[in-house]
Amino acid sequence: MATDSAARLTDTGHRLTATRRAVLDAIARSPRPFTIEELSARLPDIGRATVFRTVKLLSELDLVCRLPLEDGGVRYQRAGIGEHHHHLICGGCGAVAEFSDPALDDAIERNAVVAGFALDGHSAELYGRCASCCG
Amino acid sequence: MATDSAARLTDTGHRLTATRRAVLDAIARSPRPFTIEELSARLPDIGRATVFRTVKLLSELDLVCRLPLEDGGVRYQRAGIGEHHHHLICGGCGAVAEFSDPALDDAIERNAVVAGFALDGHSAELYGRCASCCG
DNA sequence: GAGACGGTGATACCTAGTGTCAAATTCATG
DNA sequence: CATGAATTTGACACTAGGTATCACCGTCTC
Repeated sequence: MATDSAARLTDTGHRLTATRRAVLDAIARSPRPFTIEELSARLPDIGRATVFRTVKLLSELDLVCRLPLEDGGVRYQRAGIGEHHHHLICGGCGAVAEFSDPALDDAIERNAVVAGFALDGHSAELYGRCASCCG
Repeated sequence: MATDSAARLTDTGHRLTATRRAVLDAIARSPRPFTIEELSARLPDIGRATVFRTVKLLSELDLVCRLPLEDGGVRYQRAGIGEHHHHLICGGCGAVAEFSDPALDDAIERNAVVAGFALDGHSAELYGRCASCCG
């Protein structure tokens, strides 16, 4: 990821600094969704505010996804699918599956139309137990 | 609402105190989705923690809906539809439309099945502009 | 290499919400 | 109506997640 993400950053007019490289790297090494505090702890030389800023930037560039959890917490994960997608979040192990489904997006769009809304975005998170957690 | 909600509270084994009545009343008078701070400001004799606790209780009883906004903020609104539903939130005036759609819920369920997840909940908020805000 | 601009760290602050605990209220019972 | 156990409340401290400010530093362009 580091390489693609680096390109994505510079392509969008952002600078590829040593700090951002380090954050990108730490994210690439995260096997599971992480919190900012966890990420920050692994990057002791980088300020907390900078970690927040960098993750926010990466999520605006769709390189990282923000995952609102069922309990109100928030985790982040590097994006697998580049385009628009949704998440299935396992309450057992914290695993996250990404999926995209035109039928789901259509249903959402249809409801907006019925209500006379011009849709400009939506969020949809699914909470449950993954195959290995519900055995 | 105050009457039904009062019944709902006692039916579920909670006490109907003067404080809760006051909160219920203030909510009933809210023409638009409100924040806890706003509600709390209108109830100067009731502690902030109590307002949080009461609204949380009401939302567990499906009397109030929690609305996560696009910008990360949160508002609450008294629930119109009693059952499971979703929200369309207008970014212009803050109006909220409720809807429920089996097709949307089916699409969600289907994706969970495909991914091998046992679904136990989901959230879906739609953001856009209502008819009067988008002209 | 100079200057402009973007990026960074420290710090303070903010919003939303929870934990604790003693005091007050409520409800069921006598 | 009095009593007492259980629930509720308020005050307060605290947490998580995130933003604003601002002086300083690094990077890019010329």
